[in-house]
Amino acid sequence: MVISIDETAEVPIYQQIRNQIVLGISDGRLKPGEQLPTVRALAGEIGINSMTVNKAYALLKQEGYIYTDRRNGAHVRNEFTETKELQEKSKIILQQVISEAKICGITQEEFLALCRNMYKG
Amino acid sequence: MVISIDETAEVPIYQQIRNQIVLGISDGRLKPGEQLPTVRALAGEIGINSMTVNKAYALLKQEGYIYTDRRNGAHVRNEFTETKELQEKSKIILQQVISEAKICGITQEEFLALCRNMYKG
Amino acid sequence: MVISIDETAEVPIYQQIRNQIVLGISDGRLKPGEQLPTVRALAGEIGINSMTVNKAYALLKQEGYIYTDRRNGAHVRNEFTETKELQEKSKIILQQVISEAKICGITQEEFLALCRNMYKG
Amino acid sequence: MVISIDETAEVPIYQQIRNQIVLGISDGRLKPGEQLPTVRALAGEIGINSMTVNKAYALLKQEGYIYTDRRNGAHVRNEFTETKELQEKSKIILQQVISEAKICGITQEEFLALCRNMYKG
DNA sequence: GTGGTCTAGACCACC
DNA sequence: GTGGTCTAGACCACC
Repeated sequence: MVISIDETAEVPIYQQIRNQIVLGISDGRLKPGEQLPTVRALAGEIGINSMTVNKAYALLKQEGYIYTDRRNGAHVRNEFTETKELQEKSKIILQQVISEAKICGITQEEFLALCRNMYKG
Repeated sequence: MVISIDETAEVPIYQQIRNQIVLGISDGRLKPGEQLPTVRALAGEIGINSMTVNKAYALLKQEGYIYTDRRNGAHVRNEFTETKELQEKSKIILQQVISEAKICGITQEEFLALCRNMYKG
Repeated sequence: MVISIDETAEVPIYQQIRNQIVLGISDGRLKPGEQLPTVRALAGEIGINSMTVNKAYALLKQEGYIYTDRRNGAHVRNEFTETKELQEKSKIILQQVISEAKICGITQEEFLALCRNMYKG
Repeated sequence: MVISIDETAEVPIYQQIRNQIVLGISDGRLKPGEQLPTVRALAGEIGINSMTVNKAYALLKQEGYIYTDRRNGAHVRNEFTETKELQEKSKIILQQVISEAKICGITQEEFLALCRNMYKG
């Protein structure tokens, strides 16, 4: 899976890496148990410092998306605990996006269609 | 409309102000054309630096939610151009929320139900 | 509150800092809402790199013991959510300590007395 | 006694082996004088490098839980010197667990009840 | 070879 | 002035 960084974005690089890996897991480009590139390999590939990749992996690990060990590197988790509940933070973000959608004239049905589209991807 | 700030949140204060005003516009607590408090008044009310409020208003203006003129202060826009299109940034955020929803076992229908709920609010 | 680091210990420095601050909170040397030293100040005082203190604070923040913001520095949380439940990790550690206690001939009552003593402190 | 390793845990494998053997001794699954599997046998059974098992055994020997001789392999100690005193390291760990318990609202009596329960096991 | 820790030093966003 | 991010580079524990 290719990870591309937007150097100009306000989102920190380690967060961008985290986000893209979560996306990869959710859409199946990253399989359960699959090995991620090593910290150094990914850092080299993207052209950034390995501490930054380290931080991204530490975050993903803490959130339960991956596990790491010193023998075998980083791997996508095999089974995800189905909390069936969005994090509070994510709910607030979603409400915020919806408020913007409403203001720019997107109807509920149009918004749901957009979500359906994204759910497939 | 009361603006409440969470000092402990990671979201910058100017962003919190911006978010709450957008929410207020979308749910009708702020009417088209309605005058917003002056920068100084709002800063005093919240108990923060007025530069921070200034930054929030500048952002809202740049995003087209409000307009300002030197005599009459800041007002909610009268008519919103129905772009019918989310900002690129918001689409990315939405995709991110959806990816997390999928991973934690929320089905498409459950997610849509959540959105419908938020659309009403 | 004085933080003292054991350079020879196997426990990472950032973890030692975290541990001592949690101890300080639990025994009342650090009051709710109290300001912690700034990252740079603590780093200078201990004689270590500020990134290490940063990491300790980030961990404490993530665990909910403190909050940080760029205006006012780091503060002890005002109210702790009373989960009334040890983390799974801590339970395993406790079971391990108890197994060692049993082997070296410490009776249940002696162990409980030790715990009572530590609870007061 | 079956030794099970959690590859995803942060605790090093040699430490996990050491911990489980100490647990086994304390709850009687491993009898005084009982022979432990050979390094090679255990390594093969678990599916790890025998250097790792070696390290675990060396640690257990150094802590006085087992003894080894070249002909007969590793054995659980016959009689444990009742030091009646926890290792300094374990005391610190216990104090740490207690501090976390206090912060999350567990009362002294609740904590003692938990310990009593673990002492039986 | 792997991730984890730490340093010395820089720059940035927020306020 | 504050914490947060990032770099370049080193060394360490684990396996």
